[in-house]
Amino acid sequence: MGKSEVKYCVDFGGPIAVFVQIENQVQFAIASGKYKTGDTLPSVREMSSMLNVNPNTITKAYRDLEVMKILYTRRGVGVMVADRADKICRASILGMVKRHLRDAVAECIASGISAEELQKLVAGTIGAGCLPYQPD
Amino acid sequence: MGKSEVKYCVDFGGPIAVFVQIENQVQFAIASGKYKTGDTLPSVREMSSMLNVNPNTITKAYRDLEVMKILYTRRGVGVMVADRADKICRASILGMVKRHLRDAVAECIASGISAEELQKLVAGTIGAGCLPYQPD
Amino acid sequence: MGKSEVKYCVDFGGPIAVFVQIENQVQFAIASGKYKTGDTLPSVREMSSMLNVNPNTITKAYRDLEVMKILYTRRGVGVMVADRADKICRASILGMVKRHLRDAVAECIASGISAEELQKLVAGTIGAGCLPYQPD
Amino acid sequence: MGKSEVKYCVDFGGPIAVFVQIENQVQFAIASGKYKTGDTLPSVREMSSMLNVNPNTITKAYRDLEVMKILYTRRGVGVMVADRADKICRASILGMVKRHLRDAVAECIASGISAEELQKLVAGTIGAGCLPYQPD
DNA sequence: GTGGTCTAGACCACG
DNA sequence: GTGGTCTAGACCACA
Repeated sequence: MGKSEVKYCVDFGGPIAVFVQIENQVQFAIASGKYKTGDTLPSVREMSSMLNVNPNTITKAYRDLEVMKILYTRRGVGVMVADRADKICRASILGMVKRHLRDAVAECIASGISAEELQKLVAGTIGAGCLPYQPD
Repeated sequence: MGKSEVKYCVDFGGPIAVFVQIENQVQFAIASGKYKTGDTLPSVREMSSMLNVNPNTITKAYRDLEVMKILYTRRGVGVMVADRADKICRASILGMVKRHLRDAVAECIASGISAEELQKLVAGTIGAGCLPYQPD
Repeated sequence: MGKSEVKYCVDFGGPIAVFVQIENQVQFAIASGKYKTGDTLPSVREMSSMLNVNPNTITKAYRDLEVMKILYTRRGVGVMVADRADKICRASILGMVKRHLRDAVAECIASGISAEELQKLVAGTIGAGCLPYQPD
Repeated sequence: MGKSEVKYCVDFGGPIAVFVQIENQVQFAIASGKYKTGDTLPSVREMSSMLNVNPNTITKAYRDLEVMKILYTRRGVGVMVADRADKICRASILGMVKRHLRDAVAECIASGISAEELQKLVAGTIGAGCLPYQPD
């Protein structure tokens, strides 16, 4: 059936660059096993028209992930998931996510939020829904 | 003694725009009571030479804060702290900081970090040193 | 008894320069007969402390009105109302006021307000309270 | 034919700041339907060279309109007309224009112009030519 | 190509 | 002295 079960979406106008959003979503998809080593990603033009995004933006995202050894390109064939990409993605995501958490906590402390308050805020947030993408 | 007890500093080359850093520091200073309603901020030129930043950059920061009703300008006189600026600043800072925390926690959850692990990460971060500025 | 029955006020933060507001109020006062030829105006420092305005600003206003032959200065005595000042003021005010009316009407027309609508707006405004100063 | 049917012009040296003139003209263009929601405005550089105005000046005008929710920016793409911008513009223009009219009428009354005289003045002004820009 | 940021320096009105 | 405006030109991230 269909080409890919992975759903992509971008938030134009948000503070996060579109190419970063795409990179993160691809990484999340690989980390969670939606793509396996050797799988083919949506072609640049496919992804481009799907998301209404400039092809150059997709190219940039794929290129970045190639540099990170997460993807590789076979000319005339497409962009595929590299060997051990899942490990790389998990590590990359974990690093990013922990860094964001650390920064956010530091901000809270600097703003005068007490440790107890902070723990409550965190606990309160855990229940809410979360989108599988976002940031650097 | 000196003109102002508030200390400003900027990180050139960092990912955060200089004018944003200044806006945040002013907001923190007001939120923490270092400036009161009616106080005059360092003049554009004064701040400019203090931080080795172009006057236009200071002007931009001051204007943004004026739009947020935190500062107001008296022509030929200077820039002063508006009424209720402290409340606005506190709300602004708190909103930003909580939003960042929420996003970071959401990312962690989406990345498969467990609630216990998360709490440990937060607790471990609280001990680290934090600079009293730099958000968004 | 007191020195002057004329009430002055300034709107800092408004779009109209303080010295212009003072000039207009003096002109209105003279045009309406509150000051007669030969009357002494509040001294610069008196006016300055009354309005919490920089003395230079008062000086500038008086100087402008002197150029317009509305006031004249007697060194060591004060600033007094010149001969025929009332006529000059009435003409000056009338000119200014008509110019403003013309501009405002032109704007309305340019904004697509119909002639009937405009006449209604004008009629509706006539009832409201008006402050005896403002402009240019 | 050309890229845009909207004609822009600026009066250097006039009392109205160039960036304000541009803001007003854009607002008039949107209010009159010359731009629709989603339309792209002339790029900063395009507008800049069209009007012989510094790019920074255009940027300032566009940013102000962005704050007013009339425009929004897509990085690397351009500046476009926001949703409901037409309503905002019409309200903004109408408010400004009515305020000016109200102030002008108030001045007239305060200057001793009678209601009949005032109506005659207004009627007499309606005939004159008006440029479709220039407020505040 | 787009806009975002920053610098350097000018001139102005205002106080 | 203050801020407001504008110019000229640079470098950057993004699409």
